[in-house]
Amino acid sequence: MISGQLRPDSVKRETRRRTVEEMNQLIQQRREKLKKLQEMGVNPYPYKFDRTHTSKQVKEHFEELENQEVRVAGRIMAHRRMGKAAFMHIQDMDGRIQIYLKKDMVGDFAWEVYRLLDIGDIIGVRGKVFKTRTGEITILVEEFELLAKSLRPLPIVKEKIEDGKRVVFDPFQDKELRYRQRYVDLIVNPEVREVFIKRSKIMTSMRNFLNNRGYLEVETPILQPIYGGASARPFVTHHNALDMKLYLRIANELYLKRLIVGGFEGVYEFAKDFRNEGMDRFHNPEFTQMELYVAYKDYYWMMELTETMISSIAQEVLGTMVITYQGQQIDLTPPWRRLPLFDAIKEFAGVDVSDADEEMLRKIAKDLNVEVEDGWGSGKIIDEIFGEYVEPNLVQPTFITDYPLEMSPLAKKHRNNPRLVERFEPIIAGKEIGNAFSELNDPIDQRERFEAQMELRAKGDEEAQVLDEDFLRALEYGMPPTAGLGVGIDRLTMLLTDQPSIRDVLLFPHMRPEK
RNA sequence: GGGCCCGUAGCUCAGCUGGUAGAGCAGCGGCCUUUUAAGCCGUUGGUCCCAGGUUCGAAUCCUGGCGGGCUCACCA
Repeated sequence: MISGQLRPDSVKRETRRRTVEEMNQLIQQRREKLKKLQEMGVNPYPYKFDRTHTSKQVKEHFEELENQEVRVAGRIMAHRRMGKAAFMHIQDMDGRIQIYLKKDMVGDFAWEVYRLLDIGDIIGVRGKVFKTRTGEITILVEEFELLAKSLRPLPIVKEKIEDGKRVVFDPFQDKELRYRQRYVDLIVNPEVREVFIKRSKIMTSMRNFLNNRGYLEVETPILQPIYGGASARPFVTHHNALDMKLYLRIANELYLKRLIVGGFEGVYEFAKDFRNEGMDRFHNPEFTQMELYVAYKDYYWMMELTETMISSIAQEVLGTMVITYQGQQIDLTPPWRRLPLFDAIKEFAGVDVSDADEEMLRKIAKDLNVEVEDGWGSGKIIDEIFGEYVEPNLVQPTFITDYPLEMSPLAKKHRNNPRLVERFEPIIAGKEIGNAFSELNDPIDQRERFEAQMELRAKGDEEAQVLDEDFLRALEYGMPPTAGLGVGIDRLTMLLTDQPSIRDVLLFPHMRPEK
């Protein structure tokens, strides 16, 4: 027999947690009610309920539905008992509707069942639609059915409507609880639900935009033997059957470009990517990117597509191209400003770095009070100056273009300047929301770039990219000129829903394990 | 990882110049058949995040941990 000492801590903790919870009075009471209901012959978890309308439909079609019978289902969110009658609000996906229950209407047995209901229970009701004396559209219940007994108390939120606006009292706002128990957050905070409905609409809108242009949605590996397509550290896992190391993708770029080699002329993927790095307001270990590759196009063309796509998504989802993000008004109407990186630094930092070598750059950085590390190359230093002086100032949508070569091993050299690449990042509200280039399709150049990255890696840069021999082989077969784009879906959603943190646009943001 | 702040009832919070816990809402019991943050009367409920320490005595002070928020650094 396994001794107590060998039991995993998690099991012990779980046992203890349950014991503590079972002592919780509120849960105990609900379990008692559940038992009573079962003893009365009520199935607290029946199989289905046929509803005729949602709460919203009843309210919107009141004229036709007045005195008509409807069947509506939802979660009890408010309860006011008045002797032998009661008002409740039940909530469904569309909102809330009031129901009115009278003992003499439903009968003694149903009234006993009603007395065992709690806020949080899910019920279905049948009854006629009417308006109360105070003018609220309400269902006079003739019959109701318990659809799911709730055993845990909700963080109850009281609210009233004042001047047409919803005023909430003591809202459920503990961020940790809200993120850990998003289901509760969603029940109790309707504005949270709105954010995620918008997120879905944003993605649908983008997908339609791309499909309408004839691009093919594809799926590429998440488990990759060689990770590539971005500069970042990966999560590592192990495949047992093949006894090999696998990485969770940090990007899908190299796979999508293989598909361009294969003859698809426009491919895209909404990709969950994984990066083994710190977390903050703008970063979650797993995040979503839409990557798009289109053959025979360059980055100028991609800029137009980007501004058209983002602005039309805003128009479609929000009904306007002028948005407010954290108090700043932002106009997404195309065309967006195009600003080469060096010009931007000249404009905001007042220095010309276009001809500076690494040594000069270090001096410039020092003069600008930008901290740089010893191992950094000139591209990295420029990026740092940019991040410090320029980026926060770019509130209105701006394409920053033409990055230093060594920062972008997968981008094609600039047609007018071999030290630069044809790359742009759309920046809105001081944050990058994407990244794009004229894709490098010269296999020999690409090999050299990979080799340069491998040298950086050898020098200790853990984020330097890894040489992918199969990708090179693909390029050697020939890839047409191609424009590529990646858009951070989470950040775009933050922007379009005016949320300050990435965690507010992820249903289940990454958290440390509970206790 | 650094800095600042926070962790008390199911929820929102008070108590924190040390004397072992309180409010509102929710819950429970009672009155109330068009109320709506319903109301009125009564009432239950707490390993005060955890572990050490100081002290006659710790929710309160100290140390360490755990969890969270904001922020800086790195990145999308």
